[in-house]
Amino acid sequence: MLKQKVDQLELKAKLFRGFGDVTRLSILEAILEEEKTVTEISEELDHSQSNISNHLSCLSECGLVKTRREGKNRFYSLGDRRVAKLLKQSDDILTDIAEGIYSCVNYKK
Amino acid sequence: MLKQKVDQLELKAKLFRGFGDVTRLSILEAILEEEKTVTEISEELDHSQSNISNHLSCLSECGLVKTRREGKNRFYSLGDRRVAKLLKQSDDILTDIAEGIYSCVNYKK
DNA sequence: AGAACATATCATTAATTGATGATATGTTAA
DNA sequence: TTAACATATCATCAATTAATGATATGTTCT
Repeated sequence: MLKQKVDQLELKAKLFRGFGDVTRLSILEAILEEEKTVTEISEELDHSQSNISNHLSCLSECGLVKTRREGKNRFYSLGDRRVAKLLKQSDDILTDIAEGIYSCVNYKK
Repeated sequence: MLKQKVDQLELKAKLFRGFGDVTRLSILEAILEEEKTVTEISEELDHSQSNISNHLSCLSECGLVKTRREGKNRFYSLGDRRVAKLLKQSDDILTDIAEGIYSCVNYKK
């Protein structure tokens, strides 16, 4: 395979791994409608501040969320409306193949 | 969060992790147009037979690919046209946010 | 039945990733 | 400037995942 092609695939894999974690998906859902601060998100999801912050910086670096500072706070929101769209479409697929995924043994959770 | 909601998110995370690996993405691309055998795929991608077979059984369990037997061979193809669609859409997103993902440090590859 | 081929499975190891707690940085208000 | 708050970063540890080699299963052909 061409190196360029491999690079492209690695990018794509990274993109999907951004979505491939329950905590990150929860974060994305939490800010789907409205921007929120780190503290709000970590309280809502009941995870530690540092955990959420780490995931957010991951999502942020990858362009999946954007942030804006206001006073002491940092508000996070979706970086691109297509992120929401992609999430939505995965729902549709899930509806049909949920059973299979549920029983998929290759990933614990 | 509701337990049901969490389950839903775990399914979704699993789905995305199915796509979140270069080898699996390569496999999906390799069979995007036409069904192929395990041997064909492993030669094309230059990975061991067992590695490809393992990934295929993962993809298969999750309903992302389907298989049909013909003699000694097993032909694999995409399990759902929406899988292709999802891959296609990730391309569009990537076009815009590739820079960010490229420099994203949270995943090695 | 036995040989050759195609694929699947399994155990082990190596690499990657997520969570946590401690600490650092930056901001506001007294 | 100091205290209080909000967020980020870092090191460490635990858990998860991918790759490999060896072996097992299943199929075809002679």
